[in-house]
Formats: sequence, structure tokens, C-alpha cells
Amino acid sequence: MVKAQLPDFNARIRQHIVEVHIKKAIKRAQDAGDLPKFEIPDIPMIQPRLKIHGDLSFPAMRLAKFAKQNPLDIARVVEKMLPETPLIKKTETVPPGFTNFFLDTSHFKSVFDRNRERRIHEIISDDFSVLKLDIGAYKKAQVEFVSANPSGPITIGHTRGAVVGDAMARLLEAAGYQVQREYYYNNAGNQMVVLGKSLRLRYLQQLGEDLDFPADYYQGEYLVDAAAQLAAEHGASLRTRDWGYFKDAAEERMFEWINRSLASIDIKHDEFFNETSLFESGRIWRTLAAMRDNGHIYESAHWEGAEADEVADVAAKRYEPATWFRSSAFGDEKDRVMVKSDGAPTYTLPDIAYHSDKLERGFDIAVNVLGTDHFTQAQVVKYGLQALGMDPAPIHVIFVQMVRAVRWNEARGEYEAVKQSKRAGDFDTLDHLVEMTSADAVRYHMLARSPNSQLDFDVDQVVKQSNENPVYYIQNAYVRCASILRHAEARGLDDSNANLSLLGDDERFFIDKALYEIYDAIRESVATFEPHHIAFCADELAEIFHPIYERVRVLHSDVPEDLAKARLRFYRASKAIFRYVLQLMGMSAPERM
RNA sequence: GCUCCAGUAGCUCAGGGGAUAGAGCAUUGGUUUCCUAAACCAAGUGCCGCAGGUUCGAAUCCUGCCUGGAGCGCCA
Repeated sequence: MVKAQLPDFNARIRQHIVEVHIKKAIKRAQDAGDLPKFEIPDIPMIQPRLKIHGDLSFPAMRLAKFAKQNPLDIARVVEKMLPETPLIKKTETVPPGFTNFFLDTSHFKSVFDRNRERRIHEIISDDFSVLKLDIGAYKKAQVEFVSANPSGPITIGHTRGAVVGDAMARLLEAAGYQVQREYYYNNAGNQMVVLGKSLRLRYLQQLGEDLDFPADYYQGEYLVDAAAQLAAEHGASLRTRDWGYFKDAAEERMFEWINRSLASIDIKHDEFFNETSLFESGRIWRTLAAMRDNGHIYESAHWEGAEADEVADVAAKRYEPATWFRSSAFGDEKDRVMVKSDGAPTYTLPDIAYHSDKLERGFDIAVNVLGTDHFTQAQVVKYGLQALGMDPAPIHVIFVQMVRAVRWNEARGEYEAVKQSKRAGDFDTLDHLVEMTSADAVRYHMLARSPNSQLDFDVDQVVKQSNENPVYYIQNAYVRCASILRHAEARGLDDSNANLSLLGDDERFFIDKALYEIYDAIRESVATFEPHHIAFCADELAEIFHPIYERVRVLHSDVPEDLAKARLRFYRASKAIFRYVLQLMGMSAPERM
């Protein structure tokens, strides 16, 4: 992986200077014979949690292996050999081997100030190209997410994938990638047949026919609603239509519904890839043929490595031979059926065909957000791509763990899952969730945890917390800035020529910190495919911001005009910073709350 | 049985070799002449699931175990 060029943010510069000095000190100590010769490794500085440990800290313990010496002694030697620099005010070496650096930035003040002023100006005027990373420059990325079957509404489970995927897409864009958002639309296969038949039955019920509704049909109340609508619009005229008609009608409704739901949390896809197109173009069969040409396909009633009892079991079912993919040759625990004995492909074959198409489209990164229940499926698809002679390396799957909507049951003293309710008032769908909380709350809470930890979405708590939670904590930082700017404008205070050298340590710290942290959160999120880092970054910045807001007044009577202008400029930049962070999370930035 | 994920404060979760383990919610007390108190200041809260191991150092890495979840279909 190419290491990105680090931006010259002040916090980064400070850290870099100290690191360079430490390396020099080690080198000198080696030359003087105080340390043995060894290749000097990169030793990242630690940011101490406690102020008494200074601004930066060097853990000499990391060198103990190389130097084969007591870490404390190493640290003392390094400290002694440090080159003189006005940046370092004081150092101290403490057990078990930390050298703590207390920095004096006054000597570099003009450099840092100039740098910061430029950043502030860019942030305000240039819409954050400052924070655009270059790791994705000239590269194409794709994020495939949601991809829910068009057989029902977007559920809470889908919502998590939707939020994670969209945030990932936004972060990739922030990292410089050109990003395409894609929805793989599963509109082929048996499920759609069942959907059509389900709607048809519901429709006939609407016409007063007394019919059993099979348990393996779609039970959702929404199909009853759709049927009622059809009955209202068409009367009994559809009575003789077959399931195909109803399938199309249902699909159209579902498609529209899904998109409306996603739009309500500001999610839009660029591309809907229809599974049916793989059949129409014949790509499925070409894919199978290519796998066969490569020697990975065979016909059999059971897979080649089946145990005796498995064979007997299959024999009892009297299957005709099916078409198997020898995925075990690629490390799978068993082979997989590609075409069933009835001639219909399994879900897996179109999936392989789809992903081969995806790879041919030439993305440098193709992220795929899936529930963990697709773990095995995703593996098989990768084996399939290998069987086609393709390199699946661009594909990165983010597995999001299950999410349950839960609420506290006072009587039983435990959480219980919210029932799959059929009517409004519960939280099993995205629509209900948004209705009861807010789009911003949904986005924040779904994003603000690691994808691979299970999530119990406590609906009551999120509703209750709507007035006092990180969502509003972060947004309020933006609102406070916006408010100051409104008042300043009313008073005619103009900060365009502000003298930013009047800013205090708080404001300087915030700007430096924000640039560093946001950049780092984007880099980390993209590198690990874990977009939740940006949510914690946003929260941390708000936590730093609010106390500053309390202390650093702009329009109060005791603030001289020059100072007020400088501070106004600071808040103008802060406002832009929070807007950017909120935008990365897909949250709104309200001017008032 | 096998594979993957998780177990951290009363609750929901961050942290994922470094010093005294964090945040929000909940609990307790305080703060407002002037830019929104959805805020700020202060206080308490932990066998980091258990047991071994590696290491100068383990919540973090390794092994085993326990608990919860997901997967292991000629389902999608």
C-alpha cells in the first residue's frame, strides 16, 4: 500500500520534528558507542493522556529489543544526545523508559501561525480540499451496499448496512477516490415468484375470496395494503392475471418504497444493477462455461468429497445430477451447487457472474457491505472469481453484524427484541425508526460503532435521548457557530481582514487538532474499512469545542473589535469544520435547533 | 462438530502492546447582565468473561475454556 503524503498540519509538523530529532539522537549515540549499531526503526510518538507527561512522549522500550539494554538507560542516552532545538522546551526521562517532551512553540509561532492562517482561509473559502487525502487520487472505488431483496421494506438490519456503506462511500470520496454507489438488485429467482404469488393471493382476498395464505409466502401487512390499492384502482379486472403481472406490480412498488426510505436518510445510489440483466445478457451461462473450461465444474448427484452418510442422504432424495463448482479446490470446505437438478441456477452463480462483471469494470477498490449471514456466500464468490482466473483482491467485504431493535422490559428486567410489527408504532423498519427518532439519530447511532460488533438498538433510549445525545451535541457545535455569525452579520462585523495572530491558545489548538484528527479519521476509516472512526472523531471535536465556546466570546461588550474579528474568523472556520464532519457522516447541519 | 464475530462502568459502546482504561446515557452537586444551558464546571463508578503463555510491559498478541450471536442448504 502506498503511503500517503502527510499534510503539513501543525500537529503533524510538531510530531515530525521531534521524531527526526530522536532519530538523530539515536544515531549520535550509536556513533559515540553508547548504543549498539542497529537499523533505527520508526517509533511513533505517543500523545500522553496526562499533561504532566508533556506534549509528546517517546517510548524507548521499543528499542530495548534492538539495543539489548534496559529501556530506561536507552531513554537517558537518547535524551542526552538530543540536538538543540528551540521547539523542545524541556525533556524528562521517567521509568519504565519514556522520554517526555515539553514543547515551546513560541519560537515556531510565526511559522505555525502562518500555516494555520492559510488553513483557516482554505477551510472557509475552499470547501475542504485541505482535508482531501491523496491516497485515492486517480483511483476508482465502488461501494455496493443495501442490495436488499425487493420483496419488502428496508428493515433495521438493512439500515445498518446502508449507513455503513454510505459513510464508507463518503469517506472514500474524502480520501480522493472517485466513488460509485451501487445497489445489486435481486430481481431474479424464486423469491420474486413467491412475491408475485403472494400479492396475487392478497388481491384475491381483497376481492372477497376465502383463500389460505401459505406460511412460506410473504406475510407482511404491506402486501395487503398494496393489494387493497390494486383492488381500489382496478376493481376485479385483474382477477385473471397470473403471478407475473403481480410480480411486476409488487416489484415496482417495492423499488419505489425502498428508494424513498433510503432517501429519507440521505442515501442515493448511482447504479442499480439488475440481477435479471445477467440472465438477459447470457452472462450467467458464459460465466458457468468459463468455469467449466477451466476445469472447475462437474455434474453429479452429490459433491465429490461427500461422506458416505451424506451420499446416502442425497440418494434417498433421488436427486437428478446437479452442476457443481469444485470450490473445495480453492479452500472451501465443500463444493457448491451452481445449477440445481431442475435446471435453475442457485443464487451463487449469478452472484459470481455479477462480481466478475464488477471486476471487469476496473475498480481499484470494490467495497461490499454485507450482513454476516452472507459470510460463506462471499467466500464462495471469491473462489468463483478465482475459478474464472480473476484476481478478487480489489473486493473488500465489510461484514456488519446483526442489529436488533430492543426495548427494556421492566417486568422481566431484561431487554427483549422488538416484535416484527405489522403496523406503525414499532421499529422494525427504517421508516418507523426515522419516524420515531430522526434521520440524523438513525445515521449517527448506526454509524458510531465498529461494524463487527453486534448492535442492540435500544429504541426507547434513542427516542428519549433525542434531546440529549451525541447527535445534537455535535450539531449544536455547528449551530453555535452559525448563531454567532448571524449576530455578527447583523452588527456589520467584518472578519475578512481579521488579524489571526490575536487568537488564543484554545482557538489555535482547536484548529490544529481538528485538521489532524479529521485527516486521521478519514485515513484510518479507509485503511481499515471501518467508517465508525469518523463518528468518534466528530464527538471528540465537539467535546473540545464546547468549552472553548464558553470561554471565547466574540460579541460581548468587553471584547475589543480586533479581537472580535479574529474570533469571528475562528468560528467561521469551526462552522465549516463541523459542517464537513457532519456531511461525512451523512448528517444534516442545521442553522438553528 | 467446524468457521467467523463479540464479551470493557448500572445501560449502550469506544480503545486493540505503553504510564492512573475512556465517552454518552443514568446518578450527585454547582454555573446564566450580553453570541441558544440541546452547554459548561465538579464528583463517584471497573477481577477489561475465566485460566495459562509470550513480553521490560497485556484490556490489547497466542493457546485453551465459558457465554452470546452469525454461518456451515440442490434457500435467497
